Amino acid sequence: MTTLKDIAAELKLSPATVSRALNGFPEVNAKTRELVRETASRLNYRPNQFAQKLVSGRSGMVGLILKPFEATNGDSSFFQVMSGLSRILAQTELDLVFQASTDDDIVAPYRRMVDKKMLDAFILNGPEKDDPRIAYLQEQGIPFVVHGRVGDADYAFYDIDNNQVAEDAVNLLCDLGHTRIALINGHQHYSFAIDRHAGYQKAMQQHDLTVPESAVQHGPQTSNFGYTAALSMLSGRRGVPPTAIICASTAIADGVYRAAKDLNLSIPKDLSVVAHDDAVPEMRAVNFEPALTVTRSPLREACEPLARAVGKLLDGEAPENLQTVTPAELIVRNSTAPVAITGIDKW
Amino acid sequence: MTTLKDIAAELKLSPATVSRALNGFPEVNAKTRELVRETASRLNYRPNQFAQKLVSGRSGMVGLILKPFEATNGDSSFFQVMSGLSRILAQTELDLVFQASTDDDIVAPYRRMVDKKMLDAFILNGPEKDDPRIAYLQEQGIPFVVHGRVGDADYAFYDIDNNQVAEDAVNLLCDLGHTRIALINGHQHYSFAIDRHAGYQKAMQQHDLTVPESAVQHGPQTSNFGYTAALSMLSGRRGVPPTAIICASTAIADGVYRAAKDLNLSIPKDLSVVAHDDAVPEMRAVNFEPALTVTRSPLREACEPLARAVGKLLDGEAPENLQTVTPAELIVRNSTAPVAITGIDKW
DNA sequence: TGAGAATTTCAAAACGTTTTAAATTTTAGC
DNA sequence: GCTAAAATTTAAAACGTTTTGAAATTCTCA
Repeated sequence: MTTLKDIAAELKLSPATVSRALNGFPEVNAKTRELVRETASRLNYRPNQFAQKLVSGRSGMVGLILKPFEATNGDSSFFQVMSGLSRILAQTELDLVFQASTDDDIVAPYRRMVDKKMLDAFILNGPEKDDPRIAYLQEQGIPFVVHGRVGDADYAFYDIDNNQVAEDAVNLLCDLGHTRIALINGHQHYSFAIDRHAGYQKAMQQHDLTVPESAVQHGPQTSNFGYTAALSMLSGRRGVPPTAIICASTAIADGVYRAAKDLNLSIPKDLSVVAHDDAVPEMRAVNFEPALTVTRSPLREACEPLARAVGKLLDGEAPENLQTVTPAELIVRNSTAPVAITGIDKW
Repeated sequence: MTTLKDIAAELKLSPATVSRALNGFPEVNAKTRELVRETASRLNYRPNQFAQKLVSGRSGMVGLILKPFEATNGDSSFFQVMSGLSRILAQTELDLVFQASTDDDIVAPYRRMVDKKMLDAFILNGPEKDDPRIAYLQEQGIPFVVHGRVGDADYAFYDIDNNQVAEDAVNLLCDLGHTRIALINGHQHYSFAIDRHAGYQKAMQQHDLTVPESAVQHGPQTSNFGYTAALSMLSGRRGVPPTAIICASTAIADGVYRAAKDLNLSIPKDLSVVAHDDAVPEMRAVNFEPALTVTRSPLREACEPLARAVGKLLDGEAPENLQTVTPAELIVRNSTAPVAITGIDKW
């Protein structure tokens, strides 16, 4: 455990100069700097984090607090993002402190961390309407970045254009002649689901299509939910079935495929399917049979903007200047086709 | 940001006394202590973590470094464990620092963290034979606890009795008259898979049953792998099919069920299935149709022993005294039945 | 009442950095 | 060769705790 003083003693310099030399201050002689660097690496010097943090007042740590499993998507999306984040943050010597929140008090872990003054910033995910975590952090004046957003956000965020996602899907299906287009969406307290629902409604309206209540279902992003939701729609139990279904995720689409199979409906002949694709590895749209048409925006691409936003926030950038909305890419594959003539028209 | 000095000034005491009072040292007057506590809470005092850490030399942080997604199980097990860990560690004021390792150099993130001297201990998962991470940490003398173990481990670990798991499954099936028992296992570089394979071989031998090469397959813990593995076994393409299959996880069992269905085999009439059940929420053994017979040991139960072991390690307990092996519970449901008489006997 | 012990408090040092303000050395201009 | 300016280095203070060793206070009991 060599310290700054050891190096200073070795070279008969003051700790101040050594500190400056290592931290790249301009006012230190080039020769001295070289000498210091050399000795530091020879003595295998590593600065003491905590001494640095004590004097700088910054912790170099970012908090990521996730909701308990039951509330997450059930897919591995959070892990994708976490891994990417930790990697990118590490490049700027930031570390990721993880905590899981409990059901009862979603703000508690934030309070705990804020009280300990241990974190420079937070990264939030899955924002909800009137999210108490956001309110708390704003009130405390702690920097944070949100993955997702709610409405007209006045904080830093990275989000995909969920309105556009739904509109693109509807437009594609309409262009193929579909008029009865259903939506199997995520839980309706999530902002992404709200936005997609809004985009869907808007696009449907623009195409002069009515949307019966049975055409939209909200639920968890699982294959099973996709299956039961699709089954209830396609069986005709809840009115005239749709000719196309838009899914919130590939997992839901998987369930829709199973339901179609069980009902002897062929995709895309009898039913067109479009899903949003987060590009998580366990359920690849290209491997669907037939290959799945998607709006695609890989979750892992959120890592870099999120991490960068954290960095800029810590450098004093205003949250308002750190708001990113990314479009999704529409990839047409084989699960969508022109509507079959059935005699039954619009809803 | 009130400091210790502020409280001292307020009460006309020395910082030393205030520090002692708050940290419960015995030599401080009861009245004084009360007064100090009161003022501290009135002034909303929170000790500065980094000052404490600087002087104590301990960071109060534990590192959890996970392999990249592709190498993990694909299920949410790591998240289960992480969440539980962070919660329990928090009870003793320990925080969990997360990092994802990259493929190329699995030890790199450990080195980084050790160099930064930022962590008091590590928690490792998915140990492999001659795991370089373990070698590195032992060489550096950093405390660590492993979830799982390899062979005769000389470090702290928590593991389930994977030999027993496989033996129990084989024994059950043998008692039902099965003789052609196959194993669809996890990746063979994982210690749990090695142990289960060993237990399986041992039990088969004890029952005087031969094991053809085609009876064992190793692969990822996914439904798809279960499906293809089971299909290849049950189709007869690779020799006489088994009458029972032991699965490394419920996800694999799900694939086996699908394969059986596609081959028009009925469970348990034509095929018995036993799986190991980690009790992750997304694929519940009771919800299988028919309900799945399992050896069960909830992953989340690993959190507490792991966290406690970390605590004890930091208190100076020897790693050799912190080795826990837990048995799994055998739960017989409806996916296992006496073997049907087929005319073909042993392998 | 006073000696000695026990209890309680304190001043100062320590942890390992960074930063401020001042001091020293070097350079440049004449 | 002198002076002013520029470049480089330094001593000391600061960050907010804990700990050490000593000092002050209170108690006990003869």
